[in-house]
Amino acid sequence: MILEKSFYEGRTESVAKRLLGTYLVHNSPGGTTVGRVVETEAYLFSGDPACHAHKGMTKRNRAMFGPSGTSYIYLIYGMYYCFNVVTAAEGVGEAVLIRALEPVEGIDLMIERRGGRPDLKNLCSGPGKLVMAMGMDARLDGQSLASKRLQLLSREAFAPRFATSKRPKVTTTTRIGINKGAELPLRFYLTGNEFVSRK
DNA sequence: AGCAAGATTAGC
DNA sequence: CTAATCTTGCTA
Repeated sequence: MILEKSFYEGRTESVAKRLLGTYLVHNSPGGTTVGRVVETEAYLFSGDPACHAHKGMTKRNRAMFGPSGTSYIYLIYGMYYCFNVVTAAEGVGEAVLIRALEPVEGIDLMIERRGGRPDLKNLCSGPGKLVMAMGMDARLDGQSLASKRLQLLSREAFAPRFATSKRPKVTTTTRIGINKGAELPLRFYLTGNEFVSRK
């Protein structure tokens, strides 16, 4: 099932944890790819200087102020894109960065898009890598995650083998690659998962 | 108008 | 460890 509005209710930190184990689906003209979310980071409007929305709305972060369940995609270092899920109500400005996926479907296509290296653990183990493997780009910025093109599905919807497991065990750490707000414990990943960007 | 920094990655 | 590469946002 596509995630409903109620899924995004609560603090963004909580939603960031809740997003672990959900499935991201991208239906592109080239084919469909699916990845299981295994690593996330929360970015808060208040008290978090690393958050793009921290100083208010700009041309780049406009999508962050959209309703929960909106995609926020931006260009980083002039050459990679990062994909976020807006997790707060419209006008608030908070999001969760998806940092790693476990490849589930369309793996051949992912390998092709990532330069042909058939290394599953290296396919989506980073925010830039997973956007590349999934075939996403800036055109998806601001789009709903309940659309034909792009969807976020519940844990139960995909792979029954995970449906029986209760709440997955989650490890909390500080976020990666930031200078401001680096001490905040806002990075979450499935404990022991092999597909995270970094342990 | 000019410039430094950035939620990264691949390659040496 | 560093280059690649470019947009944003701040300073002048």
